[in-house]
Amino acid sequence: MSVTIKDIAKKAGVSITTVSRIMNNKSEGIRKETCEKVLKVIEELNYKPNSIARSMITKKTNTIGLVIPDIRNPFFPELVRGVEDVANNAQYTVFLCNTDSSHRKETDYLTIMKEKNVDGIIFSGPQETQSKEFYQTVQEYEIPVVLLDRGQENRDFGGVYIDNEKAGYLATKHLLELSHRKIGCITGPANIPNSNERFKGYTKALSEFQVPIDDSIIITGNYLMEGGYQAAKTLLKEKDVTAIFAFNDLMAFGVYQAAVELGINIPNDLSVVGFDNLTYNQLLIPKLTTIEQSAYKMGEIAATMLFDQINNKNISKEQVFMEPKLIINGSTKEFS
Amino acid sequence: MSVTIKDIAKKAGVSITTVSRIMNNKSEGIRKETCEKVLKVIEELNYKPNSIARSMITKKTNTIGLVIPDIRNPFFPELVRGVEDVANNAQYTVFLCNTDSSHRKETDYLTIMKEKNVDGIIFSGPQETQSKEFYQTVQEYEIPVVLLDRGQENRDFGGVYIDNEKAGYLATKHLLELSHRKIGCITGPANIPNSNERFKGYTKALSEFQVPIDDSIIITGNYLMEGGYQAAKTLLKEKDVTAIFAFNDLMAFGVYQAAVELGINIPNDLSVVGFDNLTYNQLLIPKLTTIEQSAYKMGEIAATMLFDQINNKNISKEQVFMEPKLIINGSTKEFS
DNA sequence: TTGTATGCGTTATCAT
DNA sequence: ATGATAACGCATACAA
Repeated sequence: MSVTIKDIAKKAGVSITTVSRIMNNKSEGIRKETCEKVLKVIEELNYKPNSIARSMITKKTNTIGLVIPDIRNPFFPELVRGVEDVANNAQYTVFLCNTDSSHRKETDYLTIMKEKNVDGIIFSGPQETQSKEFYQTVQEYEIPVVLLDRGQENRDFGGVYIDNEKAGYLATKHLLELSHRKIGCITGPANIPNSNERFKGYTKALSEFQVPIDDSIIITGNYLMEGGYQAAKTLLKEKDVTAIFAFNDLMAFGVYQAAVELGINIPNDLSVVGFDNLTYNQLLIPKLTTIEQSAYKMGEIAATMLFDQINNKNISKEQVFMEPKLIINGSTKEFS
Repeated sequence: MSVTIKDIAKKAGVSITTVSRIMNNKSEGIRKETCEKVLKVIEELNYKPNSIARSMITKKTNTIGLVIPDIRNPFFPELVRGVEDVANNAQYTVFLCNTDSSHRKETDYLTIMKEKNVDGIIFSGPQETQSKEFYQTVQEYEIPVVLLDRGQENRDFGGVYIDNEKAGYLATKHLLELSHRKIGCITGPANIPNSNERFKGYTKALSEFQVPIDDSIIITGNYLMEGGYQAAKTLLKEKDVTAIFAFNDLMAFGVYQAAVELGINIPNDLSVVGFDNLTYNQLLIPKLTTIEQSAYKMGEIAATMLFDQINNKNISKEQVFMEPKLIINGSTKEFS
């Protein structure tokens, strides 16, 4: 059996109130001797307060939920770490919840977070089609929520995103300025809003350069390496694109593999632009031209926003859009 | 204010005991009508039981702590996911704790896990030098613990590891069989047991082939890409090794970068063996010969062992050693 | 400066 | 088949 506040009180010969006060640094009106005596007993018995019992009274658990699609997607570890560092600093602990973007898992975890009385939730990923139900549930639960990276189409919650449309625009424009005109596009899964936004940027840039949009070189991807590989094979074998814009680095990595396999040289025969600027980009030869998203920073900002809501009890709907940055590396080259 | 069991009881016109019974599927001795009536109210009010209050009584939180060095190290996402999948299946939620292998953070998180009354802890990383204190604390806390990937030198706890010595042996032997004799070695940080074990395997293989151990081509690394890069620069510029065994893939990736920079061709001028078989291995040209650790599976096994301890209240000290597997790819070649 | 008593939302024990 | 009540470990209003 664990040692409780009662044990301390008894052994120190004081009331539990006194012990409680000392534990919570409310020792103002307490005699020095008493304080020392109690502290000594606490030390001796190595007493750790039961935060569960404390939560029952205070209605605070010092715990937040972090709900993401999949930690194995290399975009998320950085983001998670940014959240955790801020949380840890604020004396909070983080529940990690992987949903695989499954509606069931998202809902399940939401319920669990409610039941576990987390003080707030950072959520990355609710699908557009399921948004209404999601938002209804969250609001009913009355838990502060900050959306992260995905969910920008919903203005009912605070969130941190990058400006996906602008990012898509910058990437495409870069290729256009290098005289590419047949620019293949490997998008994210259908109906993923951030993919849609990136696609808007793609079409906007094409329009500006008066390049007609060719549906046959636009392929719906899945944000996975394998998906990029498959899409690239189609684009490179059946269509003769001179450039490919993949909506994330993982798929761009797949493009590299397809290129190697087909004996196509990057960047001489094919220019490639990715999205994320993952660390592993450094492994590629040539390095990938890509859009930088500072995932760690996004995590930090989201967590900071959440704690602001928690501490000040103000439900904020502020939406922060990070400025995307084009990182030009060796995978893009003037078309001639 | 959230809706509680009292609200349900009142609205349904029954006692809270009845509601509780129904919530916990102890509805054996309850009339069908009553049951339906209560269920309906629960549905109507969207009642979710407060698991905090429940934990106070049951002494179970259905929560485990997962303590790792850093989720950004690409070895860990797989491992974390393995743990989470098993946990989620068993109706458990996971606290993710990054320690950066810092003694202070490890201790802090241990205390926090105790305070939060987790039902068990999966711990990856306690430093050898700090083990005694760690193990004392854990045992005092009386929380089931399973060690994961790091900590194999301690037989007081159950754990899941790979057979690091054998792995080191296999990797080195492979190079020796390819006629390499000047085999540089980039280890993990000093005093990290798994690195020491791998090193044992390295020396064992060398001995078997009667190759003397040359301290000048053994460099202490840090398990990071940058560290591998620096070490490789030294090895390649000042010593003329024909092969390098890096104690993890991340450092091997650094070796690739150094080689590119120095105009050294892999595998023609230099053979490289890594350790981990990270997914990103596929991006390298040539692909890296390496040791496979199935991190996901290790996570699964560790979690399963932990739940076994939790459910059966048997403190097991079983140590599972996964069989390492040498994956031969294009980065190693016969020396001539 | 310190202590008593109440209550947080459940489950469990014992009645009825 | 159902209910009243104690208990879990703590924080807090109020008392002394």
